[in-house]
Amino acid sequence: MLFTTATGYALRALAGLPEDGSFCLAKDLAARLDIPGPYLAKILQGLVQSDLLESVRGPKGGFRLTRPAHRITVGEVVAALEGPDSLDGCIMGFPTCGGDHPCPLHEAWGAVKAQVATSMTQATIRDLQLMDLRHLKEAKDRSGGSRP
Amino acid sequence: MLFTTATGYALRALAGLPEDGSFCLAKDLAARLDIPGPYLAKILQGLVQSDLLESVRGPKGGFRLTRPAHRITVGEVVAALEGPDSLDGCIMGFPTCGGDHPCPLHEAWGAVKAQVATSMTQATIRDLQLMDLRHLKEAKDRSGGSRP
DNA sequence: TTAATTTAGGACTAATCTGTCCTATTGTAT
DNA sequence: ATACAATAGGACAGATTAGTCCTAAATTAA
Ligand code: SF4
Ligand code: SF4
Repeated sequence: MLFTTATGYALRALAGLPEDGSFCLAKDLAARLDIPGPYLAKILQGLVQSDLLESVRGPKGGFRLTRPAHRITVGEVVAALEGPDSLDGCIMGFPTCGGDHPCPLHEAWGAVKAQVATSMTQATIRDLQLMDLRHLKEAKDRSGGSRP
Repeated sequence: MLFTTATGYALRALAGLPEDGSFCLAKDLAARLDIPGPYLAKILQGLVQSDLLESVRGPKGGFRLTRPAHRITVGEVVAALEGPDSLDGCIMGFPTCGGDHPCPLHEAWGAVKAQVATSMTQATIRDLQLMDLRHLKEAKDRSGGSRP
């Protein structure tokens, strides 16, 4: 997979939050998305630090997006979870890439990198919302909707 | 990074082996490439299992490529280290991707995936050899060539 | 045959990632 | 005020990855 599980959880969570500005409980979100509750809570707290979410404590509290979903790019979320430089350096992990003497693969991998970066900055959470609902619906249909 | 460190080590090691069919000691290779020796040895042994390397024990032994470097693709190495399906499934880690209702990002990510796969099958160890020598030379020049 | 050298293989440790749990702190409702 | 509900935060446990170490087996050289 291209991202870590935590990043995937974050993307799913952001896509799963309501767009109407209402607050959503971490545990509800976790149950709905089938993500380990406490782990998701930690990830959401991190997203608050990254200013992608805001939270209030206590009853009626929860999390909500700080911006509309179509204004949050996948790249921002990835950067928040995996650092802003997760695509920097040699895509194959080689050390000390010399920009002056790139290997024959550098250009091809650079193109891959650029395409990933472009996709990440163009794709928004809004795009994922559509997918997420469909996926969840399918999973629900398959399982009968009850999970002990 | 797109691959694991072990995969990166494997690629570096394969690129660092001589092309003339002579055997190379694991520890020499490790020293030359600045990779932890025992760890590299394990990785090389795994590559023997995957039929990318052959080995002989004892003095005058070591490892060598089973095929010329230009006949070993990066994809083969990645498959040997990370499994043949490392690019399957949702590139963002979402579960239960329905092929019937792909999300708006599916096509873009699929293109990324395809480009990665294509690059991996077209790029060979031979391509990496050129790079590796240059990188090593640069590193050597910078450090003065002595490492205690 | 004996000794030295090197891979093979497994057990072990260290670090990171994933996930859980407990306690504070903050907010709401009574 | 009090009780309750939720996030904040840190300590903790498990799994996977990264890396080390030791012993056995194979090969060469003497
Ligand atoms: S030149 Fe080769 S080794 Fe260096 S970053 Fe580019 S692809 Fe990687
Ligand atoms: S449809 Fe969306 S969620 Fe499913 S695999 Fe494609 S990109 Fe991932």
